[in-house]
Amino acid sequence: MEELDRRIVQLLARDGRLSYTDLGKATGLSTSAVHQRVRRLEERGVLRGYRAVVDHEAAGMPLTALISVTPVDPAAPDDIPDRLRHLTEIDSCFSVAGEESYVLEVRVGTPGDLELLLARVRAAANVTTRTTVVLSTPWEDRSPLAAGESAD
Amino acid sequence: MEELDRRIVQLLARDGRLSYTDLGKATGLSTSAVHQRVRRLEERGVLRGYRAVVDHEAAGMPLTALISVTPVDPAAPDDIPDRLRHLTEIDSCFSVAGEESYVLEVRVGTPGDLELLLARVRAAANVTTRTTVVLSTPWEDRSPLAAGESAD
DNA sequence: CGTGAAAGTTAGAACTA
DNA sequence: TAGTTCTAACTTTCACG
Repeated sequence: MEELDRRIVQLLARDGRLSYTDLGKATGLSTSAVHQRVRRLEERGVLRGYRAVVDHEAAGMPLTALISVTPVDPAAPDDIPDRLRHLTEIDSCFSVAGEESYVLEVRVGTPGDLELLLARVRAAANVTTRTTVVLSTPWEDRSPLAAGESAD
Repeated sequence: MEELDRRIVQLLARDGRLSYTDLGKATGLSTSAVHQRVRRLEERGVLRGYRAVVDHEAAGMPLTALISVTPVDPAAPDDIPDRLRHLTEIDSCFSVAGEESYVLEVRVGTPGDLELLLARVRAAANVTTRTTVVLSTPWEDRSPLAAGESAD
């Protein structure tokens, strides 16, 4: 990926609503040159979409937790993600190397909701859980491509 | 938060580039009524911004890991997030309840980059680390407000 | 990659319930 | 306070050089 593309991706990661006009000014390209590059980045799958960043507290989901998940029956076929996908409180699902099989990042309203969610996770996927409650989030979802130098 | 606002937030969380015209069609409001509500949601901090979703693999940062962090000196004042903020590979930083003090979600290019990053984390914050490598990500960053109904 | 024009979108003023 | 319509300015999109 070129330097210019990297810069465009970085700018859009920080502000997904930047107009092509502004992106052009920031990169020194014309509006349609930027437009073309953005379309190519979208087609290539580098830019996978655009999202509003929601404040979970303001939106009534103030409690975040990380749930580590271990299958009860290690011999059973592992379709755990499929069994959990309908639980909309699960923000992210990571398959991990380590003692446990998966780590879930979940968002709920109250401790009571968390308790209910844990029960549903265990029932849906036949797993045991180990839960780490998040007390505060100094920061989150920072631009992943933040640097253009140290990656490779 | 009202039902209409919830719907708007949900739609924008899924597609942050929806036009007010389309949001209006989806909610049954006029363009400028939606516009007004979105501005209010932005002012109230419910909508904190807009981001492009970057494919980390395509962007050259294919390795994700979760790093649990414990201070070496529990008596020292805890300014760990401040000491780590400059490390751009750290996507999110959670302060957690449990054996460890923080969990970091990081994104790097190679195992070698991860090794380097761990050294920098330990040096910058005077901490020990326990690292869990992410093997795959069945899904990530799903709309947090996903339901307006089934949460409780 | 740039230009320019048509179609579509945003922002805000004036007005209404 | 929350909504509508109207309109000017801006943005996106696309054919062409």
